[in-house]
Formats: sequence, C-alpha cells, structure tokens
Amino acid sequence: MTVHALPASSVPAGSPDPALDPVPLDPASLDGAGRKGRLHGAAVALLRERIVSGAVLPGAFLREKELCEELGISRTPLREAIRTLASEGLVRLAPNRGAVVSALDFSEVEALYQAVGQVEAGAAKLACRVGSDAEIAEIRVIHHQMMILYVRRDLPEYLALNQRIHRGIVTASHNPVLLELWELLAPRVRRARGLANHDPARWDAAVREHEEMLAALTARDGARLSALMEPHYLNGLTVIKAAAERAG
Amino acid sequence: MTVHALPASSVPAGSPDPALDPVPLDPASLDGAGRKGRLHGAAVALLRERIVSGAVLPGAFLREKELCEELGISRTPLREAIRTLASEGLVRLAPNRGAVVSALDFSEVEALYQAVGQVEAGAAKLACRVGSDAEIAEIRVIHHQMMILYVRRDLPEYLALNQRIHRGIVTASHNPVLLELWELLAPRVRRARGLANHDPARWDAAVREHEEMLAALTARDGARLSALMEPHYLNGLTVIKAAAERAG
DNA sequence: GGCCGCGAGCGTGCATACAAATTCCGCGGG
DNA sequence: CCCGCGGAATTTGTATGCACGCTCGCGGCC
Repeated sequence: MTVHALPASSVPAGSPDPALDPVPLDPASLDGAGRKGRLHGAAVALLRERIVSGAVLPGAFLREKELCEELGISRTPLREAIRTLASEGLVRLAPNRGAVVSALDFSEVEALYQAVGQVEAGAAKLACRVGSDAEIAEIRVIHHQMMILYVRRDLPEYLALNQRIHRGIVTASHNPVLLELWELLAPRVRRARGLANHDPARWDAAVREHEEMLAALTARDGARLSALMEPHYLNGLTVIKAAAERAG
Repeated sequence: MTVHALPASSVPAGSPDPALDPVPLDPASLDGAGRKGRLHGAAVALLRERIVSGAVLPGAFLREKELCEELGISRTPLREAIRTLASEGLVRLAPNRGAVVSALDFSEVEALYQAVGQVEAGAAKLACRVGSDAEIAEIRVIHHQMMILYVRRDLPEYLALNQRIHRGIVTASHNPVLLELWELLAPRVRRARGLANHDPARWDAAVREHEEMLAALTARDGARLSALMEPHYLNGLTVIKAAAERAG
C-alpha cells in the first residue's frame, strides 16, 4: 500500500516551507457541510477527505502546530475540527497525547458494515411505510442513472450515485435519528471502501442486489427490502477481507 | 420562557455572584467518562446531566460566558464540551448564534426509539451468536437483581439496571460500532424517558418483555431476541405519547 | 554493562485578548 | 401607529500566550 509519505497532498512542492505560503484554505473544500464557522467547517471537510481518501495513514499523529501552519488557521478551530473527526470515529483521542488516525483492520470494517446494514435495514422498513412517492421516484431515477454508469464501467461516479441511493432510502424513512447515524457512519464506510479495489464479480452481484432492492422499494415491501439491505454491505465484505489478507 | 431561575444546582445560594466563588467544578461530576482533559470531560458530564435531567429546558440558549463564570472554567474547554453535546444530539448549533438545547417533541422521541430499537435488534442477533457465556450469565444476574427492584417498586434503581442490561446485550455483540451508536443515543433515551412518569401498566408489560428477552438470550435464539427487542422501546412510546398529549 | 533517575524538549490543555457577526433597541419617516 | 434603518451592546469565532504533562535521551549508580 504505497501511500505517499508526504503529508500534504494539496501543497505544491514549489514552496519548501508551508508557513511561508499561507494559503488560507483550499476554497474547494469550502462545501456546505461545514457546521459552524467557515474555518472550522472547512478544516473538518479537508481533514476528513484526507483520512477517507487515505492521504494520511492510520496511526499517523495529527500534530496541531503542523496542521495549523499548513492550513493557515489557528489552533482553536483546528482543535474543534479534530474533535469533530473524533466523534465520527476517524481519529482517536489520547489524553494529553493528541489525536491519531484510527486503525482500520478487518474486524473494525466488519463491525462497521454490520452496523450500517442494520441502520439501513431499519430505515428500509420505514421508508416503505412512510416514504413519499416522490422520494421513491427519485431513488428510481438515480438507480437508472447508476445503471448507465455501470455499463460504462465508470466506478467513481457509480459509487457516488450508489451512496446517494442508500442515503435516499434512509432519508425516505423520515427518521432524523436514523439519518444522523447513517451520516455519522458514511465517512468511515467510504474510507473502508477505499481499502479494497472493487472486484468486478462483486460489482455485478451488487448491481443485481440493487435491482431487487428497487423492486422491493417500488412494491413498498418493507420486510423484503429490509431483508435485502441488511446483508447488502456484508456481501461486499468478502472482497475487503481478501484484500486485507493479501496485504497481511 | 422561564428557564430555571437558579442556574447552578451545585452552587449554594450563599454567594450572590458566582464569579466571586470560583469553585473549579463539582468534584462529583469528575467521573471517568471525561474524554480528554479533566475540565473538558467534567463540563460535558455536568451539562449533559443537566439537559438529561431536565434542569435546563428545551430551547434554552447555552451562553458561553455565563456558563464559564458558573463552572469556573474558560471558554475553550467549554466550547469543546458544547460541541461534544452537539454530537450527541442534546444541543443544536446555530452558526454564529450559539447552541440551543434541542427540542424534544413526540416525533423526535418516536424516531429516537425506532433507531435505538433497530440498533439493539441488530446487536441482539450478534450477541446470541458471538456473545460469551460469561457475558450472558452476567446479564442474567443483573436481570434477577432488577426483578427484585421491580417487586420493591424501586423505579430509579430499576431503570439503572435496566439500562445496564440493554447495554450488556449490545456489549455482548462484540461490535464496537453498534456499541458506539448505542452510547451515542443513550443520553437522549434517558432524557426522553424523563418526559413521562413511568406508567405502572407499562412497567408490568416491560418486565414481562424482559423475561422473554432473557429466555431468548439464554437459548441464544438471535432471531427471537431481535424480534423482541426491536419493538421493546416502541411499546413504551405510548406512555410518552399520552404524556405529550396531556402536556400539549 | 545494564538499570534507574532526572532534566530538557515538545506537544497538548487551558486561559485570555481581539475581531467579526448578529441582535436588539431607539429613532425617524411614512 | 407601523415599518425601516442605524448604531451600540452582546455573543460567537478566531488568534495567541502560558503552564502542565508526557516522552525521550543522558548521566550516574549498582
């Protein structure tokens, strides 16, 4: 797993000292997901993307001073950003010793997928009961768009729409707590997914499962949709397990 | 809105100005649940207890300066504490407008109970599969202790053991993510429970359900235990709904 | 030669000062 | 009498300085 040892992926190698190049933040990371102030939310988004994408390795320490100079912000918003990441489970906080990017062994991923599957299964039951026709129709539209990307073998865009479908089902449950749990786990899922290169056979199977899921959702068969979604994530676990065993 | 006239439950009324009485924090709140430093963790525990117990009403603003003077700490750890509470869903963060204690109407509680029931149902299945005999035996012990408190009509202690049983089942699932989700939701559950005075009829029904749950757990019948636990919370919802309708 | 104690360096935890944003109150105009 | 507007006060967001705790390396001791 050759991840670059260079901690910063966004800073070009032109300026040797990041402190002399105080670009206040990458404006591209200024998405609407920021919670409070602009700096805090931007720092969360940037660091989260770095961890999820694997730009920083598990076990790496997040030193405040270093990140402050790199991002061009102060320690106060950075500390709050790190705390937010800790609540998402991406980093672990050691008392008086800072934050370390959490490990991601196979058992953790298995537990994560079980939990997400359970959340989605519960949301699926509710979505079939209380979801609006418009919401289900939108999911169907995204599904078909995703199928186009499947035949085109456009994996990144496929995964993006895939996530939107799953999120849409949880949203259709009209249960803000389930949605909150799902949003909390979503970054970790994206991170785990990056561990294994997507297996073509698994991709085909996942598409078939999605076809069945859409049918169950259209029929508003909550029990069937729930039974389909709960193992949906676990089915993909075998690929990750194989990759983890190859990597040691 | 008449939020508590007495801001501090721990500060005796002897000193009119809390700023002149910088008791650094109530040592009783210095429990081990604190995450990082002592001040931050203690502030979290104290504020959380206040919200859960209803000492501060929904919709009340958490003004930083006021709480700082009252707790005798600075704004930095207090802000991190508020952020932790926000991640637990006890307060909501408004950009540039501070933190407000989240509302708790019936639909929110219903969503919360559905979510917690789903998490516990998933954990129940796993606990029956991978839980150790020692863990199940401990749950059985607590169950019997709880039954003693039931016949004694000792509601507070009963609820404490009740929570330990539910937590024990999630722990026995050996799934740290499910446990994390459960711990995240637990304060909100305790808070919602305080809304309604416990109904005797519901108490009897809950005890019968717990008897069935213990039987299913002892038999390691995951499907049955899961089917029992998922509606277990929702059954108690009717009492809260009645209380909410009485209160308007 | 190996083990223990100790001090320097580093990094986090906390406190405080400054700045931006929002809200509320008062005033003038319609 | 109601609405719009401007300024001051309050409150959050950010930056920075100080102090404690931890780690690690060196010197002394067994």
